[in-house]
Amino acid sequence: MNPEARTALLAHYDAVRRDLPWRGESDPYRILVSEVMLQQTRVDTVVRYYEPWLRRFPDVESLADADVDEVLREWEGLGYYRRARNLHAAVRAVRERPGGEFPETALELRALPGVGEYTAGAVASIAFGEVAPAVDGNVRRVLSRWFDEPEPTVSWLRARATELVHLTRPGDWNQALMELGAVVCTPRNPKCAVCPVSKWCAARAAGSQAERPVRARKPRVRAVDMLLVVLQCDGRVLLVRRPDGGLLGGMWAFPESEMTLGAGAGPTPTEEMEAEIATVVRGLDAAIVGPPLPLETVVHRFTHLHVTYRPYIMKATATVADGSGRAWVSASEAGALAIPVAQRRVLDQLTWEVR
DNA sequence: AACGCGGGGTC
DNA sequence: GACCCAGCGTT
Repeated sequence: MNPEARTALLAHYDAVRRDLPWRGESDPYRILVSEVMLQQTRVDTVVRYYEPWLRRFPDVESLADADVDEVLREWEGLGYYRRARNLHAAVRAVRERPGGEFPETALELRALPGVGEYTAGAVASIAFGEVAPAVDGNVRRVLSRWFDEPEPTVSWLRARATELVHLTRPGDWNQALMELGAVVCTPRNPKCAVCPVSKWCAARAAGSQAERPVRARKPRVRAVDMLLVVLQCDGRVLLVRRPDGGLLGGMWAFPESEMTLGAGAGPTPTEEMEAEIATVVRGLDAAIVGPPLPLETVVHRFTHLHVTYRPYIMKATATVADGSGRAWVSASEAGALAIPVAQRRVLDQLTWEVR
C-alpha cells in the first residue's frame, strides 16, 4: 500500500506506546482476556480488572474449572456480561480441543464463543503473528479519515485493513492503528498536528476530518420507572437470578416490575404501587408481614434505557423454597454474588438488622 | 442491516 | 445531556 506511511506509523507507535499490563504479552490466554475485556470498554477501565482477573484465573485451566457465578462475580462492573459467559465457554472449548491446545489461527479463534472478526484478528496477529487485519471502532475512524470515506462499509474496511496490515509486525501494526485512533485520531478534535500519517491523510487534505465518519442517527433513549421489591426476613433479603439471555443475564437482583406511572412515586407507595408490589410478592410465593417502606431511588443509565429504580423494603415470611433461581442472602453472601451496580447501591442502603 | 447488551469517561 | 468506547450474537 504505502510503505512510507506504514513505517511512520510503526515508528510512532514504538516511540510513544503506553505501558499497559498486557503490552508485550505473548500468552494467548492473557491476550484473549484483554481483548474480550476491551470490547466496547475503555482501556482505563480494563486496567482495573485485568490483573485481579489473572490472579483469580491465571490460565485456561483455572477459568475452565471455575463456576459461572465466580466468573460473573469477577466481571462485575465491567458490563456486557455476556462477554464473561462467552469467555468462560471459550476456554472450556479450548480445553476440549485435541491436546487442549489454544487455537492459533484467526479462522479457528473465530469459532470460539464471544470471538468475532475483530477479536480473532487481534489475537491471531498479536499472539501468533498471523498477517490478519483487526478492525475495531478506532480503526474504522482512522481508515475513514485516511481515505476520506464518509460511510465505510464492513467489506470496504476489511479490504483496506487487509491491504495495509504489516507483513512482519502484524500485531504491532494492528495495535498501532488502534492506539492512533484512541490517542491521536480521536472522534472529536483529532490531533492532526502530531499525527504520524497526516501527510497521507485524504480527509486532512480535504479538511473533512471532523466529519469522518459521518454520525449515525442517534437512538432514542427510553425512560423507565422500575419497582424493586426488597423482601427482608431475619437479616436476609430475597434475590432472584436474572434470565441468561436478557439484560444483566445471570446476575442476582431484586425482583422488579416496570411501572408506567411516571415520576409520581412519593414517600408513601400509591395504591397502584401497593397493588403491583402485591402482584410481585405473590409471584414469589411469599407473604408480606409489614408495610412497604420506600428506600432511596437509584437512577441508572443504560445505553438505550434510562431507569429510575424505586425500591420498597418490607418484612416477609421466608416461605420460598431455595430453588436455583431464588436465594435469601445475608450481607456477606450478597458480597460474593454478581449484582448489577444500581442494585448494589440499593443493597448498600440496608442496615441488615435481624428482625 | 439493525438491535440488544453496561458502565463510565469526556466534552 | 450527548456521545462513544480495542464488539458480538441474533434476527
